[in-house]
Amino acid sequence: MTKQLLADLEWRGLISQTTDRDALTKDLESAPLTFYVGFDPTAPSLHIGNLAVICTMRRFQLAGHKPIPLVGGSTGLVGDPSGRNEERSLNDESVVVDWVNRIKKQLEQFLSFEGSNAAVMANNLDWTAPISALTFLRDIGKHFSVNQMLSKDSVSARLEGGGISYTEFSYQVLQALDYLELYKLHNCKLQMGGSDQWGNIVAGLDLIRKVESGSAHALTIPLITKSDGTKFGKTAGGSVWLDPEMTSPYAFFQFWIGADDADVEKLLKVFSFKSHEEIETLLVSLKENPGAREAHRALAREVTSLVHGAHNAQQSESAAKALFGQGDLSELDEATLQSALSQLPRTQIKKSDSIPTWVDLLCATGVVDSKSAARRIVKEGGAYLNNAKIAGEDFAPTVEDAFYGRFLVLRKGKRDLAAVELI
RNA sequence: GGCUGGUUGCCCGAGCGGCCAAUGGGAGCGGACUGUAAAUCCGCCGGCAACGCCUUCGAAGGUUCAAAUCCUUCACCAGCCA
Repeated sequence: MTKQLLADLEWRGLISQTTDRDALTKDLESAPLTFYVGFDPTAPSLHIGNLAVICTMRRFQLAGHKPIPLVGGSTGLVGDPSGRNEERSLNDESVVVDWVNRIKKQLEQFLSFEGSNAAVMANNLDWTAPISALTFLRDIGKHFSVNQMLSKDSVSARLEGGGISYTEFSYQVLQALDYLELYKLHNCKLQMGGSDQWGNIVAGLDLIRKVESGSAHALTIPLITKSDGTKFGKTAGGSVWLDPEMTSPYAFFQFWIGADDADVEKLLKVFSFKSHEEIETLLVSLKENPGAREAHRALAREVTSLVHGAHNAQQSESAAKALFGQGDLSELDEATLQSALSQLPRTQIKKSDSIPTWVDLLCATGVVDSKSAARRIVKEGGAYLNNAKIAGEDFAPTVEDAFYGRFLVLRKGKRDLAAVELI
């Protein structure tokens, strides 16, 4: 397995750039290699944009190498200019600390912290915070040429655009310092990241060469793109987060189920840990019997399990199966219905109160932003109660409509479901 | 510091005193087709107690029967000059 690691990545389309490929291959094949990937806390949760590189880390660990997931406790305070045409607004320190902890926890579930190649969690604040400004300028800054720093894509793009603050300009130095520290501390010899990180990673290699006369590697993976050119990982509701509070396992599962056919091959290769043969089989099915959606299902099942656990994946899948299409909700037993509905956006109303109109109910579940929007749905013929189209704006369900006297299933359009529970 | 141009709905971008909740495009949403896909076509796309009412066109004031449109001040952005 170790031997074919890079070949496997290549097959999966996961290699964008590397430093000396032969040297890297040799190091990977001769012994377990310690490598690191950094994640800056720019939000309270990682999102599926981060998942590709997380999966790649996992592949390396499965192949016997030792991962260091690094959370950017310090770099998160500064802000990476890469890929941005505007200065970031600085986040409050306490907020960043909170985010660091959350992200640490998320990263932990993807890697093994046991065994000979146990992962080691790192936080760059540990070595950055103690450095004084003067030490930083004399010991670290001295190794950087401003000319070179200016030529980095992330910086030059900003010079032509809205400009860049000294703070963000310094980002690459901090990241370079991280690589140097991990090189010294853990003999870390490979840094991976998204393709936009190439410049920052290379800055680290230079620093290692200058300070330690050492050599290390860089590997970047391509940005995941969609075939239609829109951004991967965004839905109407915004980003698809890994935190189940921010994106429910059900919504997460649905995200993969709803993937464009044209993207499924790429997604399977990037996110699935199945063998090449299994993936090929799924792709054949996709081509020959697209309506069955086997590849979509396998993808959704696997990635949801990876992120939210097998149980939640199972729940999401049966919820989808129960609620979608084939349709007679009344055939579901109470327990199945209840667990399916628990995955959906929902609202509760008291049995003693009279039941509001469909419009008000939908609004209460948060599926639409305003009553006008809900009314519009009704007018356009996209409003359903228990899978049956409803008549007019004034329509209000009755207690008799509720399954087992407690559940109403609202649907907006083809696939946007919500639940109402009478309590 | 001086001059000039700009700031419009989720984004881009028209409008330059009434016919403006504001043209057009994108995104998004609903419908038809299909497979919880794509493409295509049709429709919608500020809010509400809804044939009416309310709140929007950087901010605050002002002129007017009437302002996104005119005037004043302020803030920010861009270009030119110093």
